[in-house]
Amino acid sequence: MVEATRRRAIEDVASDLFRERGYAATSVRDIARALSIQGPSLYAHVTSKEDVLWAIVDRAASRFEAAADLAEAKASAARPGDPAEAIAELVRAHVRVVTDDVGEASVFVHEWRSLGTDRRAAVLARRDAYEARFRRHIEAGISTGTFAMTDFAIASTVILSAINGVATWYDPGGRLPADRIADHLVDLTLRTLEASR
Amino acid sequence: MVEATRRRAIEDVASDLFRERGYAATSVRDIARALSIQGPSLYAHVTSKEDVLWAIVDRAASRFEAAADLAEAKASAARPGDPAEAIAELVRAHVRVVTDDVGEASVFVHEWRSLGTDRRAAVLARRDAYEARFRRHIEAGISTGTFAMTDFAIASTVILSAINGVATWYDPGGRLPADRIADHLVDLTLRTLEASR
DNA sequence: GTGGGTACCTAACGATCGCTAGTTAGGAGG
DNA sequence: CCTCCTAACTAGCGATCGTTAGGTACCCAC
Repeated sequence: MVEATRRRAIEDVASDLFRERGYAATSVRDIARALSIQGPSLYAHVTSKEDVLWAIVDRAASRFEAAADLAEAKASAARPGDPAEAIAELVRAHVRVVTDDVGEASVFVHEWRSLGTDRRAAVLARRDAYEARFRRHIEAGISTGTFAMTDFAIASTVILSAINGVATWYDPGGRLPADRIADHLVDLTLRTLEASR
Repeated sequence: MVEATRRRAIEDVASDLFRERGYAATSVRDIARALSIQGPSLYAHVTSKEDVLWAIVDRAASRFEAAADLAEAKASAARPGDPAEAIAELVRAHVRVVTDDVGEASVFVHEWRSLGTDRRAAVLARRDAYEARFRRHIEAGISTGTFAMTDFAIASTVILSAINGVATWYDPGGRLPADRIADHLVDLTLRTLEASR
């Protein structure tokens, strides 16, 4: 792993440690040890431990947002007004963001709770907005009859659980390549949603 | 909340705190404060902080196992050899265990990583065995043609993510009662699995 | 009334926490 | 040669961590 800056190298090892043990259970000295330096030396590059967490979470959030922007634009261009196409592209984009950097994505999904009040509220709002994109297309699909399920809220929450879960179980060295996993996730998601196939 | 023993009261408030902030971010004094006593006073009832976590995780694991035993027996009696019936009962049982005590279930799902090496390995083995019950019936359904999906491993993992996710988002004061949520989860799970409906 | 059990207290231990201060070494550019 | 930047160091601060020790008050059974 060759990073552009030392700061980025710190965030990368911190991502992995936060993912494995959690933010609270990872000490500043743990992060330093993974870089073969002393604990206090980190403070030449970062202003606080929470700042490192914030940088990771913020970057992950931005990646999810940018990927969703592209996905929605792509779906809208290919098959405008088709909720299944929009959901498919959103799911595919989500999986790609996760598989591109599991550590970062995993920290975004699980460790945002450890942020201070203001930052936690900010990232929660962005998370809600991100998830609302999925819910919007699911709702649209229901109203057009493309999708059919007995409860909109439960269905969207279950689907979001399932795709967020990828960050928990994805293994870069696993059996399937990332894009094949994305294919299966898209298939399973539409299976859950669609009225008929 | 009226507990039989003081020990149990400690575990109950610890469940809630571990769920909200995580094990590492919850101090012994936090648990004590929630019971309006001093931190060290807890040690008249427990031998260590990790012991409290273990008690919670162990009890939750036992509840999941017992519920799954009953579910499989019930499905086998009602419709023997029907994988859809077995999965439906397993999902229903899982949701019931979660909704009966969200704090405990949530700690079982998320905080087992904070256990020491031996206990972590033990609970992981029980978790694998529990999940294997679901995978077994899914696999049986595929071989009989009841279920149809492109990848068995991904499909089971996604479904397990979805039902484990209930422990994260379930709110006892929410819109739907627990058994209605279970109905929807069963519906969505079978939707994901079944070849035709 | 007295002995034992239950439930709690205060004081304090050693370890570790996040972080600050002050310093040193090496390399690049004027 | 001198300066500046980057990147690291050691020493140590105050706070908090999990935990132990020793003691007090109450309650119930004998």
